[in-house]
Amino acid sequence: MARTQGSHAGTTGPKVRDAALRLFARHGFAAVSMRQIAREVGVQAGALYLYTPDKQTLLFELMRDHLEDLLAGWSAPEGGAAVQLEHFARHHIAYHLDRPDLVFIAYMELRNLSPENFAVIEGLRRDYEDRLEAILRAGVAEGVFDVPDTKLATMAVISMLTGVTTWFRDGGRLSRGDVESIYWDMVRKAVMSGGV
Amino acid sequence: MARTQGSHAGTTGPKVRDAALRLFARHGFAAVSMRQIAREVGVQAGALYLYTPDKQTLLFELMRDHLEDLLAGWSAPEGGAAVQLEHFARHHIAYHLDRPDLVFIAYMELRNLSPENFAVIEGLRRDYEDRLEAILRAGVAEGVFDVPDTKLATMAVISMLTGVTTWFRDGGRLSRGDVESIYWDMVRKAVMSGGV
DNA sequence: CCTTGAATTGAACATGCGTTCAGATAGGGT
DNA sequence: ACCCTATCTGAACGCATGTTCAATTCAAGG
Repeated sequence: MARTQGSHAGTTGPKVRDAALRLFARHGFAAVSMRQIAREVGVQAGALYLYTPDKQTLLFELMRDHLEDLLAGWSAPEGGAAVQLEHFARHHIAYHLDRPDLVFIAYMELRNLSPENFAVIEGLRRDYEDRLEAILRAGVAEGVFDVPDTKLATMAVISMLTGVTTWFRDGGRLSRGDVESIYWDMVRKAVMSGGV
Repeated sequence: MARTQGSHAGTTGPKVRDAALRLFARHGFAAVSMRQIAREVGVQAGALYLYTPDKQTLLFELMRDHLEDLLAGWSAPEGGAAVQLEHFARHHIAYHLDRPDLVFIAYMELRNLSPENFAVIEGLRRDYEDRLEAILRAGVAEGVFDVPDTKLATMAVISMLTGVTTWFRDGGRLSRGDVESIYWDMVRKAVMSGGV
């Protein structure tokens, strides 16, 4: 106890990121001070600068790592466009429900990034959207999807799926599996050919 | 010219709201100072307090008026659930595309509201969601909609429609009318019975 | 022309901000 | 047993914050 200095703890770095993530998600990047983050970690504000060059980089790295994880966590399975779309939709929901705070700040704090950092994050986001659009285009070419504009459909599907984080809470009426299935069903009907 | 004081202009009030709206949308509530708003209006910071009791109320009133407008601007037309849903979807998109800044802050700045103000805004938002859910429930009762959970479908539809503000820009490939029609088509197919 | 009072200024208040850095501390390697 | 060095403290820097208020300005009414 009371080991306040000189400790080679090695755990402070992750704790700084965790605290920053939680506080940024709860109060917003601009509303959180370095002193608040430090208090949460149990350290003085100056010590944070051993783990990040500045506050902005703390935000940027959270967002970048999140999007790189999202991209790394999904790859197109074998099969037709319909199979790929189902896989994409279910993975998107599962991933987002597992990381509500990261998803939240990645969508909310874009405007607090420097122009250079914004460009990086925007590029990663576009990569992700492009994957979905490629599936939709393939489905149109196969004749199984009927969407007049794949870019619009991409944005519509992503908005709908991401929106799940705004209302879903574990322990409610529906399980994660239920939610995945129902969302996938709506996506499927919305883009499939031969509908009502 | 150079009429700097004592003027009974009567236009400063709206200018304060306009400047606050624009700046909050661009940089976020917490990142905008009263002095920045004042500079935009062409006035000293102290003068703002003739038009708002504090910064928080400035945000709250923007959000409240926005949601009250949204609620006042739509009422269910005569007809079945399908007709009502189309009307709702088109109105939602048109309204949101007309007021991107207000929509943006109403979704992004909820966490910067005091608990009392948050409760008011949350109530208005729920009123709006309830209208859509009522349509979906009516459609299920009529047998024209097939959704396993009306609350989930409500959130999914609202997320999808609201997402249009994140990418649509006037003068692009698609007109507002195009976008309304394509979104409505996706919503229709997603909730209608007898689909693929 | 003078008075009135709404509109606005400009300075002040206490507090907090991000960031830097010299100095203190103590665990691990020798 | 000792030193090295990664780790952390605590104070300081200059500047910005939201808000208040006495003093000032000037259009309008009598």
